Amino acid sequence: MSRTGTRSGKPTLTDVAARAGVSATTASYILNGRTLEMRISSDTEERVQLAAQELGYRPNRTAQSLRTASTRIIGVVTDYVAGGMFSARILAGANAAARQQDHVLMIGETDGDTRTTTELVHEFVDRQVDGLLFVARTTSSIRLPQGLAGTRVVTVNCIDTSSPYPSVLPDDRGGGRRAAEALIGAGLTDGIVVVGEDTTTEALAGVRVDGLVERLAEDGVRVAARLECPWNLDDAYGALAGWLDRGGRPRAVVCLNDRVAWGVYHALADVPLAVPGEVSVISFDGSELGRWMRPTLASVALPFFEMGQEAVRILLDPAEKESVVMDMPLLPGDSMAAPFAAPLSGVEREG
Amino acid sequence: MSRTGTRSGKPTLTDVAARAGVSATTASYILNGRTLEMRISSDTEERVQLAAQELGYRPNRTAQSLRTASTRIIGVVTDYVAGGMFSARILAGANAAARQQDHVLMIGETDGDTRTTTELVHEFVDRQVDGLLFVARTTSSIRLPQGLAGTRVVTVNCIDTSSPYPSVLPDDRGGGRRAAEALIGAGLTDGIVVVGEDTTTEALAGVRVDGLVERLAEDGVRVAARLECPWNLDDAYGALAGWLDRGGRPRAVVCLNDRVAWGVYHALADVPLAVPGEVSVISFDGSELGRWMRPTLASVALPFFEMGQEAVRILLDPAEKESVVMDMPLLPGDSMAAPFAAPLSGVEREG
DNA sequence: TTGAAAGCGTTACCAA
DNA sequence: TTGGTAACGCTTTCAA
Repeated sequence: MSRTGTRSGKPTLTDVAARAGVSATTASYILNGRTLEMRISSDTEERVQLAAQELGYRPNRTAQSLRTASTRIIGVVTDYVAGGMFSARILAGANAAARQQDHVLMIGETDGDTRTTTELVHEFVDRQVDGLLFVARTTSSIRLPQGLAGTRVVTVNCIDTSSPYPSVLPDDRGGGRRAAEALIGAGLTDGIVVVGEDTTTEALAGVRVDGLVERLAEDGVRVAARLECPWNLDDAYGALAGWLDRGGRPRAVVCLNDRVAWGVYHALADVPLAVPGEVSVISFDGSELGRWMRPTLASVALPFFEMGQEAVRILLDPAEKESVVMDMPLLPGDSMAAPFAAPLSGVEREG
Repeated sequence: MSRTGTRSGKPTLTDVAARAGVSATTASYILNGRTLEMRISSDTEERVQLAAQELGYRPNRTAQSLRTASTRIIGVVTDYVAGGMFSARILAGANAAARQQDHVLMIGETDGDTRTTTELVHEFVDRQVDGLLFVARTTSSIRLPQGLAGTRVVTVNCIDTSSPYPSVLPDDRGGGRRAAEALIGAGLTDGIVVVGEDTTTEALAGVRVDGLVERLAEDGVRVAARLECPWNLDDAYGALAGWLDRGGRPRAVVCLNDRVAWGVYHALADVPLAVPGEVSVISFDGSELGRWMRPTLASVALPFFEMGQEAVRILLDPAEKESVVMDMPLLPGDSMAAPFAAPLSGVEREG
């Protein structure tokens, strides 16, 4: 009679139709909930639904994709999946948003290699993804490969200025301003030291300093010292330790990222200078590292999860064409205190 | 004449065939490199290859999938993508292995929710994935959902003992033995303190202690003290600080994971006891956290990347049916030193 | 209110 | 050596 199952043994739409005694067409309309536009009798509707249930029918999405030319897959090309947790958070956000719109994520890692990137793009395009996300671990400039024509693209935490695609970036300048406001709010208006170089490999994040200085200036506050060094633990430790050795004494240290802050903690502990009793510390990134530090680190956070979400929203909305910068919220921590709250001032120490 | 392009505007196999003046069949065989089994004249072969090149032809993988009932997609169901970096490393390993065999990863996050898990499994099965990886952030027991019949499955860093699927787990017992060997090798055979409870939520990792004790015993070495506490920073800090307060003095501290080690560092620093001068510290996990500690942490590492790789290898090899436990290598760090190398002994201190 | 048939782009059987 | 034709499972136009 009705041919049951196929190669895979799974019931097909035809099977359902046969069992319900209707055509595949009818079954298709009903199972897609398009029953209104077709004026299906509630009787057959029920029969079909029942048959589908009894058979445990599930549509074959590959077949659907072939027919409709839409896979409901978003390809994610990322430089380092495992890279310092950051890409993973973007991924999580993107995934959450994708699931909400009945899409699924397909991922590929490039290790920063151009050739691999191109291959991956081909791979994804061949697989008819509905859109492509380019995700970078570090806020940066990139160069998108060829072969993207006809594909929707959003770049996340990175930007190709020579391409017309929307990007989702953190508002690092605004983040700098936010740090400044935190300092001012706590009454920390002198002895402010900034650790970390301005022009860094983390290219786009450099503007943090601009935002900071700009906002401080609006309240007539100036930075007491700038210690230029690469954005990592050991260099930051060296930079601050050296400055302290030379007799420098900060009231607040602004660290350009959390790794720098960790180095700063070590240098302060050597003196020792108590955090936050004698010195307040504020940083950028809002990474897990800061949660491990004691006292926990106040840090202006990169909203990676939200960036992932937003990127998918933009990608799936045909009307969206504009890039977006995302607010960097202050992640509170115990490393900041108002000066008058300082419990341990006046310990022995000199230059 | 020859109809060019289709809905999507991309050249199809038919286009290539037309341009080369052959049938789609012939073109298909040639472009799949199956030229030998078909005895194709090198002349037409060239023509087809050329046509494909000129048109920039790329096969439509959706169509291929529908026809061949193989998507070359591996579905990855993970509890927390962003979870502590661990799942991300497994993902990276799985991705590397998948790419090598011309497969691609499709991911989904469950947030530990059973219902979401079931939905995701359906989603992936509907999409005809060639296999499914279940990945847990924490080595643990799980319960696989229904609906997996006919799908290849491998569980990574977790296991469903009531299912017949292969699993890939870290060899925690062997890891415990490795830690013991490191201690013995460094001559640290007394004053050994273990921090972290045995029966933990990290269920399967509990055997670390068994392996440690067992291997120490083989050399006649015994653990001096066991400090039971949850596997996290603050509890570990509290446990060791309390013990030190009561006059305890360790020669070596074994931490059941790196978060515990972080707490242990803090407690030792309070006394202070120098690491590794006065006290050596060894841990488990090999996480990024340990790379941030100063001195860097010696830790028996969970081989997550390799586990991901191995899982994919097993998944794609129809002959493989056996579970696997993966060696936990010692990640060296500056937190261990042989006793005679201790530079700073004899500082003032008492109980 | 329903169904036949064409078609998505490929692969593969069988005949020529 | 090659090509016609059916089939994979579904959606959609058009006619009934």
